[in-house]
Amino acid sequence: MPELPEVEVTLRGISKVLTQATIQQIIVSYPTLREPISTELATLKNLRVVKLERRAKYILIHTDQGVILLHLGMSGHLRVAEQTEEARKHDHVTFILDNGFQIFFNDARRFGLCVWFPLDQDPYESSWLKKLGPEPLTDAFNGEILFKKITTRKTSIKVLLMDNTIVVGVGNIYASEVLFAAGISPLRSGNEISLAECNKLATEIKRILAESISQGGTTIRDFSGADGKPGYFVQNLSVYGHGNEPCPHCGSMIKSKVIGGRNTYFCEHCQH
DNA sequence: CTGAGCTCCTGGGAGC
DNA sequence: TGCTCCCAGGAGCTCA
Repeated sequence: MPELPEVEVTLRGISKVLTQATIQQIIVSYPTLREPISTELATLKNLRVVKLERRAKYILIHTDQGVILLHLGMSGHLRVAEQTEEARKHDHVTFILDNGFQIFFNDARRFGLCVWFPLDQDPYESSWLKKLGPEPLTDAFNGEILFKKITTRKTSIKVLLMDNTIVVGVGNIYASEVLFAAGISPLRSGNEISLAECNKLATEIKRILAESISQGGTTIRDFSGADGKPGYFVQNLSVYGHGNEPCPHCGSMIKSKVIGGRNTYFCEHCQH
């Protein structure tokens, strides 16, 4: 499932067909994801796409009539196809474009989101976007900001990195990878992390997310970009999914442990 | 407010 | 080949 790089790759994929396009019609095939799919979507006609945007792991399609807010959840993906192609299992929403293409929103586990905001409603004021922390790849995020937000917290640093009120876009895979790259144990609590270590963490978050985007994201199980191609960053994962294999730095065995309810991978020798 | 744990849902892979 | 069990990239909710 997508973390920030996978969402960014998806956005770039759909922008190839959506920029300058008009969405003629939207077919809603399954009414309920995490929230019900906005039923108004099925009644709309000829939405001219004005701007495409990513905020955290959300995709916003701005049109002349309002905004479509998408979230891919754990298993969602968007697929660009010719209009002759039939919908597949779990294609819950279909966007029919005026240029011969269509986009399927497929989400087997239905943890995703597809919500309509007419022009008089601001999606940024919605509960989904309002409380989000800074974007990691912008100047709005740095080590000092991270330090301020976590220095009073007793929660483990791994869980804090995944808290999207602190910084958005870091999910379970990249939390393990970032901590490994920074040499910091996922078990330490926020109030034990120094400013210098926060600077290191912020640097590694930016570096790893940007590298992953450039390689098409990480495909573990079922992620693929809008063109159906998998991401190749999985080859660059140092620890995630490599439990009981040798650490790429020191050769000692990589540990896995459930932290914050999810499996976490780290090297006890390299991370302190 | 904080932290810990549970929950939504389906499918793929491992193990028998 | 087929069954059962466990696990999965998110994030909101409840409870102490």
